[in-house]
Amino acid sequence: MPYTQEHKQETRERIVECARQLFNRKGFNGVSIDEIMSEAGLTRGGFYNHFGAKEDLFVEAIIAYTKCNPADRWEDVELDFSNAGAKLAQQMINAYLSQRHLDDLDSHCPMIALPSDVARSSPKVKAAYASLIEAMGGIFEGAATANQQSNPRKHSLGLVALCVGGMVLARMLEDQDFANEVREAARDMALECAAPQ
Amino acid sequence: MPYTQEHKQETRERIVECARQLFNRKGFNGVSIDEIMSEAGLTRGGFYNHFGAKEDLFVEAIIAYTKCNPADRWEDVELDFSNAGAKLAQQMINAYLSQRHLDDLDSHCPMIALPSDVARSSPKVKAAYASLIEAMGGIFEGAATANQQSNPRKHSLGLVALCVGGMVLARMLEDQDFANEVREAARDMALECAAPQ
DNA sequence: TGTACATCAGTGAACGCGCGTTCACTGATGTAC
DNA sequence: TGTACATCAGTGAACGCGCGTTCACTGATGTAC
Repeated sequence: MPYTQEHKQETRERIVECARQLFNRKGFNGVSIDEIMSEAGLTRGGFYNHFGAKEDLFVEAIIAYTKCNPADRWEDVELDFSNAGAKLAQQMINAYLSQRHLDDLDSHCPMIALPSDVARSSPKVKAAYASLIEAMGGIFEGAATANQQSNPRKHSLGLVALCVGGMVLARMLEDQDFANEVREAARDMALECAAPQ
Repeated sequence: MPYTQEHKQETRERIVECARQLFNRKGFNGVSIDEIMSEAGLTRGGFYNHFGAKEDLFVEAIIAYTKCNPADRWEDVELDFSNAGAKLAQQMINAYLSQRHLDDLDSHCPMIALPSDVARSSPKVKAAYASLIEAMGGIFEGAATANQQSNPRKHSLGLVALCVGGMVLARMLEDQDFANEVREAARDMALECAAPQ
């Protein structure tokens, strides 16, 4: 057996990681397989040793994002999971709707980067996104429960919508001042909604 | 002068209208010029009598949406513009975050249909979107002012983010029940935020 | 009123490019002896 | 330890298709006489 299993696995992971960043930055159609493979230090042809089709890689790239711990995503924001109450929700909101997160084109949440790509994609891709929503909602839901919200799940999904919506709009805007205004408006409304009753 | 000015103008408008619907449904890359022209009862080649490039048409299509009266968009919802207070905001929220609006793939708000297409598009396209946000925010702002919100503009932009976010997420989801759950969560949170103090 | 003409909206074939995918081949590496 | 071999990750040329764009041409229509 030439080349170890690990070797192949590492290469595959490198491709997925490059793809994740490039898709995030440029969208599904905006990136070619050539580009992804070059970025990973490989050539076009080898792609199909690892994946069946471009869309398979798209699914993997989103799943790769889903898998990493939320705390890894916004490094300098200390999410305190020991605190299941309003504090955690606030930290999450501040991190998600931060300037830093907005500017991090390579690694910001794919719900911000790829909303319409996903809306028109395969069920597999959509399923990966659904679990992203669930994951983010889960964090808010824990906080809302501790907070004695009357309907924690509903409340948490509303917050997810507000966070994602604020960032999606901000990314659309050319005018940075307007973008930040929208981002901060969404952030402050979310903080208000998440505040203890 | 063969063919009247009106003739050309009508043809042009027909192309824009077909394009608006098709882009909304399938995204910028998902629609070919061929497809748009066929839909308008014409052939490929004539396109460049009317537009310089595909992206020019994209801009026009978004502007076409911007121009039409909000009341036209959600026909059976009676937006009452004589009432500048909380009632109007509530009507708007109920209409925007309605099942009907979500299902109207041809004509629902392009902020829902095309978020990432626009985020990676030209400044002209982005400018058209910015005015959509301003327009929608303006309606909420009037309501918030009448409502004596402390910061009407900020409050209104938060509501826009929540409305758009709820619909963007709902459109991503395969599972209709989950989609509706998210849509309703966003709607109810928006209604609560927009309620008189 | 009728006819010749000029204009230009519309046609459809063709071009060229990018890109997803395929495929025959290469060569680095682990294994067997 | 050294050598022949087998495997398969990786290479890069080629294919085929779709699509944006161009262009020479057509023919419907308004105008001039």
